Parts: sequence; structure tokens; C-alpha cells
Amino acid sequence: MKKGARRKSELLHIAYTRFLENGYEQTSVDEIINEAQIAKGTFYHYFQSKEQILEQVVEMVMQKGLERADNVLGSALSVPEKIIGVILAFRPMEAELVIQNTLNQPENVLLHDRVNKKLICDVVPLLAEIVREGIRQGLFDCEQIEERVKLILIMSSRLFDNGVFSENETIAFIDMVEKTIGAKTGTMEFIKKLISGGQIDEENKG
Amino acid sequence: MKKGARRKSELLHIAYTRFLENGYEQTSVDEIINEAQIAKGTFYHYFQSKEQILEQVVEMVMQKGLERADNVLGSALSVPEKIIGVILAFRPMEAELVIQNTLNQPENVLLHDRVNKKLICDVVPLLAEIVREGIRQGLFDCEQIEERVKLILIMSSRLFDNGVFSENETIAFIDMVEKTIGAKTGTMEFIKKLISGGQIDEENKG
Amino acid sequence: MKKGARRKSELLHIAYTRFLENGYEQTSVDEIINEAQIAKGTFYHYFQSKEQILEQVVEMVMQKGLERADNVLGSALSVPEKIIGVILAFRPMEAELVIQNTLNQPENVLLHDRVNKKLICDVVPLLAEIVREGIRQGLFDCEQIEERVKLILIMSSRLFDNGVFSENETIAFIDMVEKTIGAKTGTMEFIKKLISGGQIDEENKG
Amino acid sequence: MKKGARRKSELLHIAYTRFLENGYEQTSVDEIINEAQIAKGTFYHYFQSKEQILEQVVEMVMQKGLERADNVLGSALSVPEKIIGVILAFRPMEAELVIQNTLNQPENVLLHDRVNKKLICDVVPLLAEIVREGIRQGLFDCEQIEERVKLILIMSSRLFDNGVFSENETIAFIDMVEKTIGAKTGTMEFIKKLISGGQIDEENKG
DNA sequence: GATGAATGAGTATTCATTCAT
DNA sequence: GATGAATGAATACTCATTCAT
Repeated sequence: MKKGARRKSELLHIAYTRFLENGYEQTSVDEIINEAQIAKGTFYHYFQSKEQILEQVVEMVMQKGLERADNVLGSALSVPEKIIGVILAFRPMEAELVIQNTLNQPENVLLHDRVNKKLICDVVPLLAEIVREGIRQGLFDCEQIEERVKLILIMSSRLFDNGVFSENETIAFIDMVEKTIGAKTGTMEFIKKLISGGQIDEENKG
Repeated sequence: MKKGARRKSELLHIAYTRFLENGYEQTSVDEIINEAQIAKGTFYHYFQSKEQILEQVVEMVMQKGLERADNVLGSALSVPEKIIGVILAFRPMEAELVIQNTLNQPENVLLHDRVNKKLICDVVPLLAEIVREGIRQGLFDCEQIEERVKLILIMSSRLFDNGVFSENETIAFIDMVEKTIGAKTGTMEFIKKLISGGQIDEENKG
Repeated sequence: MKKGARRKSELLHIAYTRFLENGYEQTSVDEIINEAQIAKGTFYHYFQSKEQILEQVVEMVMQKGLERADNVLGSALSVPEKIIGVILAFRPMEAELVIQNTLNQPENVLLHDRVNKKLICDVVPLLAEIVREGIRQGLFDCEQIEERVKLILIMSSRLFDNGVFSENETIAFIDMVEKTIGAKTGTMEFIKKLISGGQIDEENKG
Repeated sequence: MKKGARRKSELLHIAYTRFLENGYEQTSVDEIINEAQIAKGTFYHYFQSKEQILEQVVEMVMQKGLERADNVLGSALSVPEKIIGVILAFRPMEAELVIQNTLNQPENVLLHDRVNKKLICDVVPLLAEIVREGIRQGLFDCEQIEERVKLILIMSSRLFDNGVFSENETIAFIDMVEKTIGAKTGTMEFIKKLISGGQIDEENKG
């Protein structure tokens, strides 16, 4: 069914936005159906529970991220660029919201948390593979690859969560990333241009 | 009023425990007053709203942390030890809960988040000062001190949140800390003994 | 608390009436609170759930019945009269309803069923004791006393449930009762007057 | 339409089973169509409402009972055996369920009640005719035949509802039946063998 | 005949907050 | 200071029924 799928996707998008703006707990099913202009029953025709729509929103966000990450992996970018590309692939959410400036910090914690958990789980192996490639190319030099990648992800997730970072923060971050994976100073320097140059690269949404 | 203050403190402690175990949203005022054996009205005599008790719980937690941090600062510990000491001063919460094994991840996100925000805000200047002392002593060497300290805090907060870390995680973390602040390799090695020697070491879940 | 008790009793009475008229499932909490002119929260201040008010209604009905039965047992009535007196003590409900003519048979089955179960459970021992007294007085003669009493109760419960019985039904019922407990023909004859004479003796309610 | 009739019959059977297991109110149309693997609309193509399928289930059960009863009437059994045969003809439901052990007392009250009402209505004339035959044969002796038959049915229905009866209950029941219709002691004795010999005998719960 | 998406009034229950005593 | 009865808006969820295809 075309129509059914479109409706479900529309509901997911509305829920996603509301969850981010007001938080999961603070968003009632009523709010979602009012915005979608559908009946209560229709909502429960598509989703078994409120909890289920949260899960599917998380899945949707991750799915989009994975697709973008795949594009990055298959591209002709350099290894350092791929690392940043993959990290950014899972951060369009932040981008949208920084722009909308509606990000209501204390409320959307639960969604962020869920996404972060999945993210670390799914993205660590991807990045670890790229780092290994970098090691083979003589660009990086380190052990405990998964663990280092995880720490980088944690840091970047926090950084991007806030959406805003000073030049000093960027410098420190780049330095840490380089040292963490044993890259030469300057290898990741290009990040600086990425961030300060354009308030994060955009492209996303439906 | 002695009695009033004792009651308020008792209420804060009960709320603190319940918030951590079940989460803020999932803890009702009824639950708190039942455990405290007081009437509804009495609760609202001490706190204007449920939100207010959350704020005061966060304050209380931070206050305790600051007291412990002050002891660390005034002690005869080495600079590297002081850094870890201050970080740990704000993490007794985790310690308690890891032991109690009641830490229910998805629920207590809000409290953690609030505490973390305050923590980064209050603790960064403290740690920055210690790092500066370390630089003066020739132990460390770095610029962007506040930003680097912040990144370390972010990483450690995430690490301690999960409560469990493998040996590889510990090694990677120590290495990153040392490199972040420009310390010689081995300077922070003692952390390893702290963690593995202490209570918290377990095999990693994820 | 005088006031609180009065409210609770009022709620029980309203629920009792609605359950009988419309059935338990068909009576919503909204219906009860509208009739009682109280807020939703007030209902749940007195009862933990809808199920709980049903239980307490059943208890109330049984309690009233037991009190009436005690009066009968302590009276100067003859043994046969006591038997009928005890049976009737638990049947004021029918009386009310026959008069009100609102008894909507298919709906109130659940309440009836619950009351009947408790009734058979509580009343059988009472009646058995009276029958034994009758045997000692040489009025009755039978074995399997509890079982026979139970069968009589089952029959009478069904009879009274419908509230209406022809003369032939009454004759047959009396004959069966007499034969069941081995009484001489005519011993229970007086029931006939009771029933046909007055559409069941009344006195009940609040 | 062959297919249509088969489907309808299948739906009736599913509904019948669900109503008995979970009760009418607790069985949703969704449950029925899921089990039948048909669409919502199809259900409402065969039945105008949920209420209507209940009615038709009751009819179906009664129809089956009447067919069995007809076989009994046309058989070469003795008059007392025919009486019991007819009663049992309408009780296969209990038999099935006692065996399946799924009879969930509080829920299936409504279906039972409806069946019982129809049962008494339809079966009383049948049994009355057999009793008259017994009187003509000099086996029984009583007046108010319909009423006595009705009382016997009421008792037996309750007995069979519970499915379990002790020896004393059986003895008392047989004695009451014999005396009710003026049969010689021992005439209905064979019931005992039927019950205790057969499947249903268990130790009494209550 | 058959489908299943859509409906929306209805359900029981929760809970932070108020206020007269 | 302390109580707890009372509130009522809000919540997630159900389900018999309809109807365009």
C-alpha cells in the first residue's frame, strides 16, 4: 500500500520532530495525531504503542545514518576524511535542530540516549575498519582500536549534541583525535575547515 | 527548625534514591511521601513542586561532590592524583549504584544529564587549575586547557556511567588522558591500579 | 473520618445500584462519579480500581445478609421458619429489584454470580446447623446435610433470581424442600403464604 | 454458497471457543478474525454485529443439543435413562471444557447464562413429555410436572457447571430427583455409575 | 464477495497540586 | 507546621463498526 506507507512515514516524521523538541515523555499520542490530523485509532493501526513509535523513529534515524555512512565508505575520500564522514553521517539530527533552535535540552535526553547507544553499537565496527585501513596505509598507529574509536565517538557525540563549539574546542578535539589513533599532527586538520567553514555540512531530511 | 531541616534532608535523600532507581518522571510524589511517611501537604510545605525537589537533589549531589573535591585539593596528593581525585569526587553516585546494581539505565537519564551538565560547568575550572599547576611543575604541556579538561570529563563521565570497562578501555583512556594534557607516558598509569584494584572492574557487557 | 466514610458508603451504594441495573462491565467509572458528583481522582482516592469497588460491593451485600441472618438465628422462630429466614436474609437484593423492575437480566450476571458464590460458601454451614437442629428435634431426617442444603440453595437462588414464580412452582419447590431434608409434608407449607401473600417480605435497604 | 456457509460455521466455532475460554466481553472481534485469518470486513459481511454472533453461537449450541436429544428420544432406552440422556445431550460443552480444563469461571458467565435460559425454555417440554410417559408406565408419580422438571434442570445445570461433584453430592442429587418425580428409590441409581464410572468424577474442589 | 484502512467515542487510571482544617 | 481529602486535566490504549475499493 502506497498510501499506508506514506502515512506511517509521515507519522514517524512528526513523532521524531516532537520527540526532539519536547522529549518522548512530554509528547502525548494526542499531540501527534492532532498534528497528523488523524484519529486515535489510526495511530494505533500503525503502531502498537507509543513505545513502538519511539523504537521505529530510532530505527529510521539510524537507517538514514547507515545509508549515508555507506556512501562515505564507497567514496574516493581519504581515510581521515572517511572517519569524519562516517561520524557526520549519523549527526544530521543535530544539524536540523541547531538550525531550528528548538532543541530543548532537558527533555529530549531519552531519544538522544537511545540513538547514542545504537550509534556506538553500530558505528564502532565501521570506524574501526577504517582505522585499520589507515594503519595499513601507515597513516595511523595504535592498538585497542575499538576502544579508541569508541572514546572518539563519545567525545564527538557530546560535542555535536551541543551543536556549538569554540575554536579552542575544535583544536583540542582534533589534537586528541590525532593522538588517540597515532596520526601525524595535521592529519585531521581539515576538520577545522569543515566545522568553522560551514556550520556542519548539510543535505539531510526526507 | 532542626526538625524541619532534618525532614527536608530526609526527603531529598529519598527522592535522590528514587530518581536514580526509577527515574524522575517515573517517581511520583506519592512514592516519596509514602516512603517518608508524611502527608501530601507536608511535601508541598517543603517544596513548591516536584521539579523543585529535583533541582535541590542535583544541588545536594553537587555540594557533596564539591566538598570532597576541596579535600582532594587541600591534600598532599601529587598533581596527577589530584586530577583523578577530583573526577572521582563527583562520582560516588555511580559507585553506590554500581554496587547496589539498581542502576536502571533508560530511566535515570534525566538526573544523570542534569548532574553531568552542572558537573562540567563546576568541575572544569577546578581541574583546569590543577592542570596549570602540573604545567608549572613541568609535568604536563598543553594549551586550550579548559577545553581539554572538558573533553576528558566527557569521556570519563560516559565511562563511569556504564560502570564497567575492560582492560583495553582503561589502557586507551589512560593513553588519551596523558596525550591530551601532554604528560609523559606512564604519568597516569596509576589509574589502572585504582580501577582494576578497586571495586568496579568487571568484564565488559557490551 | 465521618465524612470520608459517608462518601465511600455513598459510592458503594451508587455502584451497587448501577452494577445491578446495567452490569459491572457496562458501568463505567465515569457513570459512578457523575452520579456521585465527585471528581475522578476522588473515586480513586477511595478505591484503588474499578475491580476493587466491585469486591467491596459484594462484601457489603454479604455483610448485610449475614447481619440479617444472625437476627434470624437468634430469634424465637421455629426451625423451618429459620431456614427460610436465613435464605431470605441474603435475598433483599432481588426484592429491591423486583420492585424497581429494572433488573436487566443479561447484564448483571457477573455481580449475581459473585454474590451467589460467596452466598453458597457462607450460608451452607449456617443452614446445615439449623437442619441438624431440626433433626435433633425429630422434624427432619436426612444424611448428606451440607450437600442437600446446597442443592436447596441453588434452587432457591434461581427461583428468587427471576423474582416471579407461579403457584405450581411454589408447590413443587416446597415439596422438594420437604422431601430433600426428610420433613413431613406440610412442614414448609408456610412458605406459600410468605411468597404469595406478600411478594416477599421486605425491610431492607440503607 | 458452500464456501460461505463453511466460513460462517468456522467463525461460529471459533467464537464459541473464545467465548467459553475468555468470556464474551473479553473476546474482541479482532481476536476472532485473527484466528480465522479473515479481514474485518469479512466478519461484518457474515454477522451484523458482535452481539449477533453471540446469538448464533447460542443457537448453534442449542441446535446440536436438540439433535442429540432427538436421538435419545427415538432410542430404545428406558424412561429414566432417557431423562438423563436428554439432560446430558445439552451438556457436551461442559464435558469438552472440563477435559480441556480451560473453563475460566468468572468470564464465561454470560454465555452460560444465555445457554441456560434457552436450555430451560426448550428442554423443559421435552423432559415433561418423558416424565408423563414414565407416569403412564407407573414408574413416576407427581403433579406440577413442568415445574418439577425445571427445578431438576436448574440443579443439574449448576452441578454440571462446576463439573465436579463428590459422592455425597451425587447421592443427594439422585435422591432429590427420585423424590421430586415420585419415583421408587433406586430408579435413578444408575446415574451414579454414569458419573463415577465416566470421565467427570473428581474430588471436590470447594 | 472480500478487504483492511480509518474512525472516534469510550475506558480505566495517574498524578501534581490545592486548600480547608 | 502538618494533614489528607479532593481535584480534574491528561494519559495511553481499546474496539465495534463503517466504507471506499
